[in-house]
Amino acid sequence: MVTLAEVAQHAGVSASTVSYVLSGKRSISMSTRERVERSIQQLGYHPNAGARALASSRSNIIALMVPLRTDMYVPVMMEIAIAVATTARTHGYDVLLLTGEEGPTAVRRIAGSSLADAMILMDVELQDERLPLLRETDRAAVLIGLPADTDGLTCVDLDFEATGALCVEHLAGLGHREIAVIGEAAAVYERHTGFAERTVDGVRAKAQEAGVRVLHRSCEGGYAAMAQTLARISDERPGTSGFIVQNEAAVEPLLNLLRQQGRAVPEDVSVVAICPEQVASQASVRLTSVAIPAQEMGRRAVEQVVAKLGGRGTDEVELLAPELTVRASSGPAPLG
Amino acid sequence: MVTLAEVAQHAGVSASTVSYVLSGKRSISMSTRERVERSIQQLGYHPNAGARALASSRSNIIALMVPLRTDMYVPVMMEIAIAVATTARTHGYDVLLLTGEEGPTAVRRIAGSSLADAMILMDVELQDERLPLLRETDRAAVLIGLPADTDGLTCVDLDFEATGALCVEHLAGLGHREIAVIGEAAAVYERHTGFAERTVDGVRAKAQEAGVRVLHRSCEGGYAAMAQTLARISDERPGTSGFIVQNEAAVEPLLNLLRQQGRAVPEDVSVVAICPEQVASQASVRLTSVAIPAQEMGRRAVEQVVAKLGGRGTDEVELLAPELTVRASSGPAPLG
DNA sequence: AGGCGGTGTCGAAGCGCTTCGACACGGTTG
DNA sequence: CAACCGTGTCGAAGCGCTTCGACACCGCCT
Repeated sequence: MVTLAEVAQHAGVSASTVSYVLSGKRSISMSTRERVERSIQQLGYHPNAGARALASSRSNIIALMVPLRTDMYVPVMMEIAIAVATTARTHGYDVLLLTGEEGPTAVRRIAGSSLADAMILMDVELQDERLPLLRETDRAAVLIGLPADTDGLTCVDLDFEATGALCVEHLAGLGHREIAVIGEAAAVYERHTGFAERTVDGVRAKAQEAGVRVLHRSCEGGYAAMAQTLARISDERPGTSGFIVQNEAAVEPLLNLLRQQGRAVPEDVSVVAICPEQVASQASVRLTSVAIPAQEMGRRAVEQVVAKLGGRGTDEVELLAPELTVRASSGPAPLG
Repeated sequence: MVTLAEVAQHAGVSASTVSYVLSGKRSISMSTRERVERSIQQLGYHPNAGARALASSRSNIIALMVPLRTDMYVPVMMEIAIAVATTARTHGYDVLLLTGEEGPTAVRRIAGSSLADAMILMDVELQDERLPLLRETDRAAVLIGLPADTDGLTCVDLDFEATGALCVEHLAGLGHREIAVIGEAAAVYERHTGFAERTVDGVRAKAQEAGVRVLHRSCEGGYAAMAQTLARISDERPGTSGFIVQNEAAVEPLLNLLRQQGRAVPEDVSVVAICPEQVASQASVRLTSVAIPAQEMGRRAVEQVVAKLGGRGTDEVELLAPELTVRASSGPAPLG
């Protein structure tokens, strides 16, 4: 391995000069800068990460805690993770991948060992166990998701309330008077991950405003569960003509079952999904949907974290505005 | 931050003794060990990662390069990544997440900076650009996937040839004489990722042995593409009664289209999928399938890498044996 | 009793980098 | 012309840890 000292010798300058060329923290004359840079090239020098971290007490690493479970929102999580990794690189950071498995301990371990300069937490619950620890440390952190108490925390998330409202607005605008929300699995609500509840809140508020009736039912993924959920909805609210689906695993079953029942989409019933673009555009009926802006969320989280590390940080909640894309699954409500 | 020196002072021993307690590299008397451990607890000491890396020239970090594209095999990739992260932790390693974006440069950067002790590469192509660099460095590495030349490389992958053969064996055993393979998108074959080709090779070999005719067609995801592919197959081989699908995004479209055409599964046609368990068990017909053992692959890759770092390494290709699970989508071929 | 090996502990020397204060030099300024 | 300033460079002191060789001590053997 080539060291700083070797580069310095090769360029005929002192080690500190090389360091300053690299960091740009002091002005360096054009001539020596060029000489040093040439030496770096020629010798194929790469700064030793450990030494740098030790001396500067900054590792240039951002830790990303992803949920352990791979049962829901996998593509979204993956997309966020990848966006985080690539965005981090453009800011000179690498990303350390932590799974939820270790739980709160991981926060302590990472902060304690100075392994990472900052953390990004995904899959945040309303009462998240990691938050107390996070508040204790001086490490910069950003949450993707919204806990109950956001005090002193920086959060990035889709504005799920607005999302719910937007879906209702769209359906109401098309004349639908009875709407059903097919939500995530019951476990998601029990875990209090927040986003699901917030969506429903947004739906309810807007529905009241628009004079629309709403029924909300959770739904496990798969066909059997969907069939049951759908039956219950038909039972309780036979007049339902609009569906809002927030559950990737329920989308295709829903469309299939409606088809089997001879209810045409969008002529008889309209469906609006809250899901990644890909799911919406590849479904058997191209779905009118509000996309989950995974990339944007990952990108913004990193930018916030980098800003904080640069001292330009702000503790604030950033809610991304939802966008509804009209596709083939929604249309005017059938006449009376 | 608490330092080793502070722990030493608190416990009334020297710094080196504390270090030896931590590493276990020299014998320590029961009494001092306990005293030191108590001090560590009380002070909440965590070793500084940078200092440790510098002094020991080992970072206890494994770099994981995941593909940048999020268009295929996302759940599989995610599952592998998570398995890698959790398995790594049980061996005392953390995982650095690199995206394919940086390409071969990342290999150089990581090796040069001593940021990671080892690398695990996913999404390996037959002629992968990263391999020459990998062979140059002395860093331990394991590939998930199989390049054309595995010389001097350690690889872990599902045995896709055996997988293809297994599918044929199952269908042939049920009396199917004409089989169609619905493969990945054409781009996958062009990129020469290997696994797709190997599957087809396995299929062909077994088919010849079993006296079965095989037609192989690539297929983009989605309904339109599937409809087209299916039409071509019906055209060229109207007698086809068995399908092998190796494309997550094609599974549901295929089942739907068959249904629309009035061809019952499994009475009229049988379908065998090569896909993650979850997809197979949640599809609209529970699919007979060969699972992609994502977790196992991630786990084995880490174990290999750790073995290498421990000097017990072997350069060898480890192919995991496929397992076929019979579910509801395959049955006896229709008579005549 | 003297010597020997084993065990447990310590001191000191780095690992490769950053960063602070010092300083030399040439160009301004009063 | 002297005092002054800004610019560019250097030396040295660590950052917190690992690890090597040294050494003190104990019990054992002869």
